[in-house]
Amino acid sequence: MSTLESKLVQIGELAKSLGITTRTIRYYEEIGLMGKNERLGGSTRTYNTDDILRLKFILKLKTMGISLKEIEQLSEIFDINEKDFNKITPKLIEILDNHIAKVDEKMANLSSLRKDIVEYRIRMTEFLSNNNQHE
Amino acid sequence: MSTLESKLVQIGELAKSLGITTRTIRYYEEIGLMGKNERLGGSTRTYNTDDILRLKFILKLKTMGISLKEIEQLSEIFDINEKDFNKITPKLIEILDNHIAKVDEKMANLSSLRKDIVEYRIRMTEFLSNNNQHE
DNA sequence: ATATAAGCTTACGTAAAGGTCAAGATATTT
DNA sequence: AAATATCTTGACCTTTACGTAAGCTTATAT
Repeated sequence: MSTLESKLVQIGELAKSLGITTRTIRYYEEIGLMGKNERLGGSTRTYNTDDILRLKFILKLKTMGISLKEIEQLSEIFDINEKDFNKITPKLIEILDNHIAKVDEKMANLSSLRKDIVEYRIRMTEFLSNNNQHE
Repeated sequence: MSTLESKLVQIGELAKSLGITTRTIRYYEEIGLMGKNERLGGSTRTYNTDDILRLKFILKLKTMGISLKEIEQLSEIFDINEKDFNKITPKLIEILDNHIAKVDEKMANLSSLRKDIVEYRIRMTEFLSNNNQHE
């Protein structure tokens, strides 16, 4: 299907162009994140534009703090339903929203903690100038 | 100093009251997060209110996504300079601000990604109804 | 007296995401 | 032909934050 005209790249070139190592790419294949692709002469991995898009997508999700396991869930849907993006995007958006919520929570905690710290410092300073008991 | 009137608790009770395991507490001691404390009869660990405050503090930082290693940096300052909270809070606030910045970045990435996804979906839908080339 | 509970240390196991090294096959350059 | 560069698989190493089991001591309950 896309085997005819799409230019194929090998693992080293691909890795370099994406700023990752070949090990990473092989690892993703190992855990089923990158579907089995064509091998040049039966041994050398080659990647077409679809493969590359998929890898870029994985990397992008990764930078968002989404774990490889979560990405795998999406990949499953990719594999089962390669052509129906209307089915994959809702799941994707669900995962993303989930993550956004988590991050929101962390943010809230962080800023609340920052407040605490400032108060803490004030109390401690007072405590030190007073000398003694707490709690 | 605080050995006289502060009520001492043992590791099991403390763990239960904080919803963690004894292993966790021993581990924190192992990596130097909880300074060596008093042992009842030379063997059984006992914790006073200071120790408990410290542990709670560690746990709070942890829920913020701050690694034990980072917390350790704070502990070092705690140990070196137990009494000067004016020295520790700046470092603490620095670490916190650092984290807040990271989280802010993730948030920005996430919402930007969410946008991308929506656009992606639109493009994919168009692509599918058109049938063919991309890139 | 004996069972149960809690504590102790030592030490190996685990998951995640690769890093690193070994040993071979191929391919290209000199 | 020999050296250099890439590719392959396989397998062990690393870090983080504990879990878990083994084997032993001490304290309380029956």
